[in-house]
Amino acid sequence: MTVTAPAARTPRAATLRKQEAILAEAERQFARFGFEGVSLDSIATVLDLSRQNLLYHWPSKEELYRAVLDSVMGEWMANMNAITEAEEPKAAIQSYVTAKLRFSRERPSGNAVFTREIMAGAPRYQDVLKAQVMPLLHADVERFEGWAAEGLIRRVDFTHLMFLIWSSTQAYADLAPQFALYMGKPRLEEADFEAARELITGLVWRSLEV
Amino acid sequence: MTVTAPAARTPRAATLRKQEAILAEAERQFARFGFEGVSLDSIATVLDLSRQNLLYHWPSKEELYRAVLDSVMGEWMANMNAITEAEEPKAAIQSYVTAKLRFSRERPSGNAVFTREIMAGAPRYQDVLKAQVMPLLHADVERFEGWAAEGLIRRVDFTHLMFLIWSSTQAYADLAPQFALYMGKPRLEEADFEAARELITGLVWRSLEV
DNA sequence: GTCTATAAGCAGATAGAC
DNA sequence: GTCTATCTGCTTATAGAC
Repeated sequence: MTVTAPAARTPRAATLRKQEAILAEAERQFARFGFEGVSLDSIATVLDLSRQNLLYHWPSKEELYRAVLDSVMGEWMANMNAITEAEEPKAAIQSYVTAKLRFSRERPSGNAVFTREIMAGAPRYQDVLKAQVMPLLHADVERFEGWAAEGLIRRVDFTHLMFLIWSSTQAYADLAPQFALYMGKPRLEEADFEAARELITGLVWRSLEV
Repeated sequence: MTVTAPAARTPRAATLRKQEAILAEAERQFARFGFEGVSLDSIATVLDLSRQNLLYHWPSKEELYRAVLDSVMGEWMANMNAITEAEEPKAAIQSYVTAKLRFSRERPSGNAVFTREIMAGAPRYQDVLKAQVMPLLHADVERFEGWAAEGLIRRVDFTHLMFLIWSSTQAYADLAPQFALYMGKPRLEEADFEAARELITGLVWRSLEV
């Protein structure tokens, strides 16, 4: 046993920071142009690196792409327990919509990478979606069904209701530039997200109120 | 003046059919992989053509792409007058949501090409969006404002309401494979679109009812 | 209108020096 | 860990024969 620096096993802080910088830039570019539309060179150039350097940290472009998706998925899942953990339906709607919109505001690129992957037919992430997101959706729908059985809310098609909440909130990440364009401003501001939050929660709750 | 066949000026029916076939396949592929993710070869191969043949009909890949967007935009605009033409708000909501969902069902690829272009920051179509879609949105919002002033509906933020209707209906084109996956079926069926129509119209109308 | 040939460049990935 | 060099293949586009 030697005491040589175990660089390969426990990367130094500088290496980790670098890998995070690469992941962040990759996320930004994959969000706009998709897997096929991004080259390793275009990512490396922005960070003043060579594309060979990127391939030192990840074995292939596809592995880097999956690492980006893993990173986004981790944060997303951590925020999506609002409904099953809520005590009553109104609070569930409010904190769920708020959490989704916050994610759209704080990590729009992460959201867009997912949307693009799904639009392509999820060729590189379908297994994870099926294993992790699907059970979450079903748990949320059952929670609503329970509340409806208790007479706390009207019964509607809760699966499609979840689809509406998903699509209307994530639009404030994916379609934000278009929304800003139509509102005549360079980008969406805090007040716009607040207006969206109020409209969506109000709309959904009104449809569930008995 | 000769009587020679003016092939270059008035293409024969066979040529038109061919160009339409190219546009249709291009739309399908641009929808899944975006502008950068599609090669002329991959389009030509499916149609048993050479990529040089594609470049005979359009001067460049970008011109072909814009031709696809123009084609989609034409059909989309023709369907989006439901609100300004309606006599009263409930009918406006119903026919608008129905038209949007019908478009998602009948031309999902066309919808997705647009979504991808917007997600990329609309680098090749922003001028058209600004000139054609923006006035339509403003006209719709003003129509709602008028009805609100007459006391026919509650006043909400109608711009964000339009964003919600757009995003929730177009999700049934762009995210259809994911929705189908979560519902455990190979693809969405007529009944799913009908359920979506009922949920969305019900939800929106309930939020506007006085 | 369709073909072959070819230009000119960029892609991801690997090998090996340091 | 980072560098140069290189392989292999694919990209858009053009030129010119038929």
